[in-house]
Amino acid sequence: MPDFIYNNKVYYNPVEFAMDRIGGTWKMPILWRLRDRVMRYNELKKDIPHITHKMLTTQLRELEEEGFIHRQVYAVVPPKVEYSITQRGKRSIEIIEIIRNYGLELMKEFNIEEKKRN
Amino acid sequence: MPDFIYNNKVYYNPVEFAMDRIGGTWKMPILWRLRDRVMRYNELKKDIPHITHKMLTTQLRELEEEGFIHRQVYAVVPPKVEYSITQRGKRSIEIIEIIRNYGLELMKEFNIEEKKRN
DNA sequence: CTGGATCCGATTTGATACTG
DNA sequence: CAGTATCAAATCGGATCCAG
Repeated sequence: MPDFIYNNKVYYNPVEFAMDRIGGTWKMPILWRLRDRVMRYNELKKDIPHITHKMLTTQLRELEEEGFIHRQVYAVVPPKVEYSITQRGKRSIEIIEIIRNYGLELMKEFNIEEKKRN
Repeated sequence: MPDFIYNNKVYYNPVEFAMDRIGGTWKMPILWRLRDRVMRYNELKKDIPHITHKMLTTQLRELEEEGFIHRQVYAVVPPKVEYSITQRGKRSIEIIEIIRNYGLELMKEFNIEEKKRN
């Protein structure tokens, strides 16, 4: 007896629905970077460590389709595409900040040592 | 945000770390149900729709190992095992409530009807 | 520069059988 | 009652190639 369906997927509770919208490995890092500025595809690509081409494009597509970010295409050669955050996306930032701070809190409890990048 | 490692897995940010601790499809529903009462394995199994035996056991194991819940075994026949929330788990409930409310908010925006369960 | 499409291995999950 | 073990199915993600 499902709770509700969205996009051909069955959800059992609101938490699951929220996390499918802004969860996963990459959506929050993307939204976080767009929180106060407009960025082009390659800027995001360079700024988010380890994300692959495929994951960045698919995640951007989903975030756009669900109204968290806006995609502005400029008819120039070579192509120029700018991504910016929407009102809905800004609201999600509040939640992301809370989760992020909680993550930092947990990291302390777990005595996580940071590993330096090369 | 530098990378770090926990349990042989590389993390790129605190959000990802937090969601690996209490995220996924089932951990929040489990924690949520234990927020104000002690429950036995079969109680949880019956109360969480669609969760499989395997997923419930593995998720309970992980939550226990990471200190979010406590597992109390009684040496009786047939076996009796009670799960309860810990201090760390209680803290997570605050975060879960925020995400849950945000989920409800999003559901309204997406015109999804909430059913009476959960 | 941006991004779609495809192949394919890795990871996750479900179904089922078995146990003290 | 509360698990473990095992195998197969489904899903996910990375690498690669093609295109306007």
